[in-house]
Amino acid sequence: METRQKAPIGRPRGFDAEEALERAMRVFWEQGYEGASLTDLTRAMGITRTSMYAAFGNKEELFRKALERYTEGPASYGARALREPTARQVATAFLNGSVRASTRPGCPSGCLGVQGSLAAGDPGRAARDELAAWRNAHTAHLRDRFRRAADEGDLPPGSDPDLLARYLMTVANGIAVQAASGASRDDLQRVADMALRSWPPS
Amino acid sequence: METRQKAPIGRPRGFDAEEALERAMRVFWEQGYEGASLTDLTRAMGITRTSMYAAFGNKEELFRKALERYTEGPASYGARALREPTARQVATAFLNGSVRASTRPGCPSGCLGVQGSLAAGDPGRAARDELAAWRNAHTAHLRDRFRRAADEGDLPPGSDPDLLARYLMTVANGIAVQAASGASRDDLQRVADMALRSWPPS
DNA sequence: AGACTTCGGTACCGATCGGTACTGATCAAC
DNA sequence: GTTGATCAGTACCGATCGGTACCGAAGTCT
Repeated sequence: METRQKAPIGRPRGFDAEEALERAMRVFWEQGYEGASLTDLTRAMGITRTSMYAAFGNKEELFRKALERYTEGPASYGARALREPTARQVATAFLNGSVRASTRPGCPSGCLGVQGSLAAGDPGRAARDELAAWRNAHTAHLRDRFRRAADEGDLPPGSDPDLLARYLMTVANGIAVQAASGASRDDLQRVADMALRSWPPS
Repeated sequence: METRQKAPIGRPRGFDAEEALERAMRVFWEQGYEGASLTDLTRAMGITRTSMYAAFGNKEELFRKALERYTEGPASYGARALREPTARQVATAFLNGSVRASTRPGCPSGCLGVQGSLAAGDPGRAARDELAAWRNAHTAHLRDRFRRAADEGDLPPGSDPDLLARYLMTVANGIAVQAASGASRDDLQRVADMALRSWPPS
């Protein structure tokens, strides 16, 4: 017999939660956690405060879910880059993806993981810490990938996977800040290319 | 005859404006423009709201003056680096200074010019734009310096001063974000050293 | 002294913050 | 058709936001 499809009792939701989350993500991306008020958010999402609280919990949880969506959407280049066959290709794909994601037409300039919250007062401290953890987790993923590359002989002996990962993340973070400062995609692609010139030879 | 020392009429100020501005700068540095409330600021400055408004105008002007102080204080390595004799030394001094300023013990991690405001809602938009202009001005100073270096034959023919300047600023911005993520001074110094490996040969 | 100006402090302004109680309408299960 | 849960929406909560009016006290000038 087929698995019983869960039949939620009561009136079904009248809006698309995914679409609403996408809109919220954009607002956080553009205005940061503290700069995005519930009025801004719900107006962009096209729903009332009540519906938002019922569907997403509160502002903090909404931000967390928006960040998840960001990770799987605009920032999915990160996970994709890790699957490239060589360390150099990982690095290239990561920085190129960072340039493209930070300068995507129709999206806010920069990276939600950076400008969502770098410094904050008391109420925004949880979001700030979560973003710092998010960035560090991505750095750790790169590091693990480069450790494997070193084991496989894909990096010269003596290479420091930790340094390589942090270097890439530093450049990507800088690219995000530069995009928020108004730098163009072409400018930043040249910067990424230059940054890769110091990559260890394969 | 000596110039008449201006003799301000009325009761003289009872606090040190420079000291108060220094304290305000720290708060903006740590919590960002939007995250720093007047209560936070005046408490740290040790003065009342009234005194703050009389001495500095309003929150926006206080921020602008704090940024000036930051430029001449913690960020003075930027102007200092421009006076180095060779392009390579400029680049090295700039990145090393960025690492040190972003990880100074007893100061907030990172750079006020970055985390002061990257994304903001309506009320913080002026501060955000001012910081973007601040970063771009520093990039322009580097670019002008490298143009001169190219003219002087201090850079290989075909070098792109604009790219070199943007590259340095990108790495410095990334270093600031990484410092705010908890990276140590040693880690970031290694990143800076690696970034300089792609610098054109002198 | 007397005039004048700014001091530090309190108490308050309207607006907005994140979050919630309550409402009548709406839809599914029985 | 009845029951009951969730819907979207309004109106409101206390707290805090940036900013200001007003105060008596304190200090420097003529």
